[in-house]
Amino acid sequence: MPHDGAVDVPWLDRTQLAAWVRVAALLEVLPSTLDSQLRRDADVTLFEYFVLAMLSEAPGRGLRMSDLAAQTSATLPRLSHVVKRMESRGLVERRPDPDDRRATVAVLTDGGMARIEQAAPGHVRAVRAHVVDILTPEQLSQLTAIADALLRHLDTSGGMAAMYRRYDDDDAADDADDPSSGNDIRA
Amino acid sequence: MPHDGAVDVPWLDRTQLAAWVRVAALLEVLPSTLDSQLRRDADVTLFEYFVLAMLSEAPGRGLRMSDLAAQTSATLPRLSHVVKRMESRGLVERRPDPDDRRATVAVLTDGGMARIEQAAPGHVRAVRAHVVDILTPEQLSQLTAIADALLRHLDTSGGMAAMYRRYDDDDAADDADDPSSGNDIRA
DNA sequence: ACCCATAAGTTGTCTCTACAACCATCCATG
DNA sequence: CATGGATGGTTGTAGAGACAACTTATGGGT
Repeated sequence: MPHDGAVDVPWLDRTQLAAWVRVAALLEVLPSTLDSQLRRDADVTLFEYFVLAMLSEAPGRGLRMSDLAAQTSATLPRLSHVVKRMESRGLVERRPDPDDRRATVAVLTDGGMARIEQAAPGHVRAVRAHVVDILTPEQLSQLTAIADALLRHLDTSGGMAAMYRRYDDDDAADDADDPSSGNDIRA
Repeated sequence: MPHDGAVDVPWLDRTQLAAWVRVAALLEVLPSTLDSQLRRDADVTLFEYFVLAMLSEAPGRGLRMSDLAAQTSATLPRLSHVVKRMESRGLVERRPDPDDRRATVAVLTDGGMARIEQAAPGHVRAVRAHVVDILTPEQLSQLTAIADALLRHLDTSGGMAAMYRRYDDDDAADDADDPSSGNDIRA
């Protein structure tokens, strides 16, 4: 534990506990549900799907590893391993960045593009079936606000904020502490 | 699906996409955040914490594997592996169920009890810091309702439905949105 | 009493993730 | 124009999850 000793711990009350228990269960169940759907239908994991999705929308179908990591909420080591596997399956290519020889650019191949186009309908259907269509429009917008608040707080280091913020309706989002100036907000 | 027998391309509109992208990011970030906090502080994963929590509140500090699996939203194979590892670390014990010789009862050891008591304060602090205290009370109750709706749907449509069929002493097969459900984390 | 379908767990294997150590490059400064 | 610190990525390894195959036990039907 970080610090302090026998200080009174702020326990959760019933209401808070009810919320947390459900959220925790959801964190456990939802990813694996979507994961296995994608795996069966298109032989990609949910995370790989996001990698494909981000690349498919990037200019030139390519992104530097660190930008891609930020947009997919992943650590760089994890992304590196994943991209390597995806490369061996012909979904992406890695090439050195001419501008910065430390950097690597991951580029979507035609096969990768075909794969996400094949995977998308089923995935969207699953997201609808398990999430979007279950909630009322009002609940959906509540959920957006809630997730947004949580993410903003978790993102002390910033960076991945750009990923979801570009999917905003009209710009309802302006975060002053966004240091990701090197990122792309074009779209 | 809901209405409009459109089997074609049920794409998400901007609002829905905004919600889903945030939820997906949250699904990626929150578990690993809480996981690594628990690991550093008490050398248990989030999932193991839940196992300990469920057992610590069970009568006799023990539960059958399938009941434990249901309460932790896990599959039986996964739970079996986890419990085996936890047993090797002295946190739980496994003993055959005298009533049903197919069944195994996982029982919390004194060491396991000590471990969760050691882990709880830091974990609760983390849950507060990253989730509960970030949201308004109103948002928290909205979140409860939302998660509840999603879980109810996932449970009945998911593959683990079979595993929930068996509730012996506690027929809460349908505990709906009752916030005072018997599901407690140690808190 | 005997089958056979089903339930409860376990195990094996392969994939994926986390963490830390590591190498290479860039760049600001003297 | 060397050099120390930061930045961008990769890799090794060990731990954790997914899935399928398997074992043992239960229970209902005939």
